[in-house]
Amino acid sequence: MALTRVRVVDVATSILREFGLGDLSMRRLARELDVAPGAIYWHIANKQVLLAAVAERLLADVPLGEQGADDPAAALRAHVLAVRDALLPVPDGADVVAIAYTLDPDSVPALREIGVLLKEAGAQDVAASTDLVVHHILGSVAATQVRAASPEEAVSSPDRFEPALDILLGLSCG
Amino acid sequence: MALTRVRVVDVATSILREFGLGDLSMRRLARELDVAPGAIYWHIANKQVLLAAVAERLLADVPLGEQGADDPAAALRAHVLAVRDALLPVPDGADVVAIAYTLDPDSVPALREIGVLLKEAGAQDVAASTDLVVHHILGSVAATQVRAASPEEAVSSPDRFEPALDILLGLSCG
DNA sequence: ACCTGAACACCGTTCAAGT
DNA sequence: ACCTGAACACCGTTCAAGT
Repeated sequence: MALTRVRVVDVATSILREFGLGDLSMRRLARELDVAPGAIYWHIANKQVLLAAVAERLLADVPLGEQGADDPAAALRAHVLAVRDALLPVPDGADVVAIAYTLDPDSVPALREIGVLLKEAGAQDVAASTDLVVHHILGSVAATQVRAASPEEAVSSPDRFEPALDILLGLSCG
Repeated sequence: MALTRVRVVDVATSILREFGLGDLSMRRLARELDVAPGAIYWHIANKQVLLAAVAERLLADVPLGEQGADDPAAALRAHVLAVRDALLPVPDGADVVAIAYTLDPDSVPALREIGVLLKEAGAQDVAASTDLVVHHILGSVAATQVRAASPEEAVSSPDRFEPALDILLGLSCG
């Protein structure tokens, strides 16, 4: 099979899903693609760019623009939970998306959508609220994953995500 | 000078302050300490533990328990800004603290203090609110630092931190 | 145009052996 | 008790040379 940018990002994403960021090296990726490490650099500038592309792929299946937005607040809440659910099963998924969002907040459509929905729901300061919601999602997913990976306290602590989200959505919108 | 745990953490912290996380390697640290790389492992279990210790050091100078708490909401706001200001000048400081906070939310006194102050200020769900505020600080500091490092848009975007913080503090506390 | 081979300059961690 | 030397198993990135 020919090496293409799409295939590189595909295989990178599946390594992340199965083994996490620690195993997602350019060399490991090249091995999985049956090419020399240098070959990847013909299709992708560097690892940062690769991770940004993987981040986009991770949230590519979260639906955008659900038009049944007669209740924008409910649509926003549902969308945030969908983003969270897409990230939760991916080891280090939140860290990868955080890298992409920090490099360019507009590069990930599913996160841009949060701003759109906040506006529709009547948020005062859309930019500030979007930052709050995104940081909450990414921070809390990262925390949940680490706690799940740690040996002690297999009893998962009660989920603080939704209570905190409701505080946020209550405050941001009229 | 004898190699001690304190000296290891000291020098690690100063490498971070000057050069950032990319230059804070165990080998570079050993070079700066004039010892073999293996020597560090007599005093510190591994790099994770080192970074957690560095995180604590970064916020060690933020004062705790300012007793003039006749206005707890104002004390909370001031404390959050102090934490932010301590982190802003340290390259990748937010990432290092995020690692420590995620591994053990109680390990960093200055962040624990946020929960204490939120309670005093009358927050409903202290645990959820603390997570929100901490993720907001760390996410926003990381974003600010990356934007400052990037070449384009030297004109720093207007600071969304305080508007967002005020949204948060308004909502969390009665 | 696309890829290999080989190199450059690094990593974190372990552990026998020395003092 | 504390440290060195040397190894193990890796990294990201570049670039002449091949096809």
